[in-house]
Amino acid sequence: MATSGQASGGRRDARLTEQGIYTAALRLIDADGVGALSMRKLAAVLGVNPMSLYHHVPNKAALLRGVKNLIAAQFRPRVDGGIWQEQLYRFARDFRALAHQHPNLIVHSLASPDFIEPEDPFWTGLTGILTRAGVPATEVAAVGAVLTSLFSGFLLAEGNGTLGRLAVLQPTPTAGPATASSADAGGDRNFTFAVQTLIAGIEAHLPR
Amino acid sequence: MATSGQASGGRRDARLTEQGIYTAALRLIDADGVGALSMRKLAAVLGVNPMSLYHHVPNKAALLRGVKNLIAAQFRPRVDGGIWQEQLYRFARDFRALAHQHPNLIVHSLASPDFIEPEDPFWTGLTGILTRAGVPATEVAAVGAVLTSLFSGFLLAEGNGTLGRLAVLQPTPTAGPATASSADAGGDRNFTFAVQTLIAGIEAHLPR
DNA sequence: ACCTGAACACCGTTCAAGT
DNA sequence: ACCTGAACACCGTTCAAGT
Repeated sequence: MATSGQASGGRRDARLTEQGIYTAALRLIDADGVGALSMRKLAAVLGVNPMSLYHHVPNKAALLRGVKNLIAAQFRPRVDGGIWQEQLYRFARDFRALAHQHPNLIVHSLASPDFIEPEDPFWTGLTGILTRAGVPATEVAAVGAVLTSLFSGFLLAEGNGTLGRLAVLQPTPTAGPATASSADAGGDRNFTFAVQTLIAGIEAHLPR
Repeated sequence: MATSGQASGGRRDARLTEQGIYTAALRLIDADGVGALSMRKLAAVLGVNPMSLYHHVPNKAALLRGVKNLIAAQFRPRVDGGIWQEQLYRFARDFRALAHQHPNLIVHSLASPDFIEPEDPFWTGLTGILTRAGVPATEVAAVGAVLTSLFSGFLLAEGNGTLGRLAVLQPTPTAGPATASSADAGGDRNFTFAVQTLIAGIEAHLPR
């Protein structure tokens, strides 16, 4: 029951709704990727004329933004408890879990501008942790922006497979890549190393 | 038919060349972005029938890959001189300079799989630096993969404007974003902080 | 060997018209 | 107010035919 959006006058199924359009689009994206989403296919899934969508969504870009906001609103980071390093680790883990739930959408969103908005719980949660860590107020935004960009790169590379592909390369080209049996463990190790790197960067940047 | 000269710079002459197709495509991408590139527009620029392109390039995906390889081959990292921290900083700076030369192409490539290939000078250069830094041979690939993903995220966010937008947010919402006069200095500061973070992560990961 | 025209199966979106 | 059909201006790609 996360979203407290509007819920005003929710008709029954028959009527076309902005929310209904977004959730149907999300289902298509989860199944086949953002590239396979089209206004016409979405209309077909909803059993409606393609042009009917334009009475609820101005265009395809707005549609994608709406779907993104639908799941961005689900992110409720827990930023309390423990020292700030633990808070940041938990924060990163929560966000990564969200990315794993909808990898197609997240990979697309991370690669495009305007994914993070200043009002998002993501940004307010992150800047809060940085402030409690002791980052000077004048530098919280810059530090948060850099950390966001770095971590987005990790999630993006993890989501599109680049990370897994490169991480198993053997130093000597004679041997092939390692077996995929330890892929999950390796992925978690990569994640831990990535977050430790970000934490080390913050620590090195704190005023002494 | 006179020309037997095969200097592959098929400009507007007559003969269509794979290289000529790639460079023309790169020009279009630099001007208007990857999204504005189409086989038909590219053919129009080359003064040729759209279908003629398919005799030299199998499809659009291969076209984009060819353009990417065209500029990936230009990256010749200088990995010698100084301690490994200096080598890594120089390496990152060189790669960032390449990204600034063709931002539209790089932003698109960073977001898609297969941008980094194991034979690329990028990967061999990076793994070489990590090895000299003392990263155990069994972990060079994983560490290099994570660092690549993190740094890609930085370049991506820098290229699509997300980084600059978030970095200037003020802690108190009352004040607007800072003036853009110091944008370049801020960008360089962000870059320095990003690379320092990566270095700190490596240092923390080195065997004691 | 290289190039081309016509055609197919798609797109997003506008607009005037229906109810 | 909401929905629709027809139409416009595009796509990538196949195929048979030209030279």
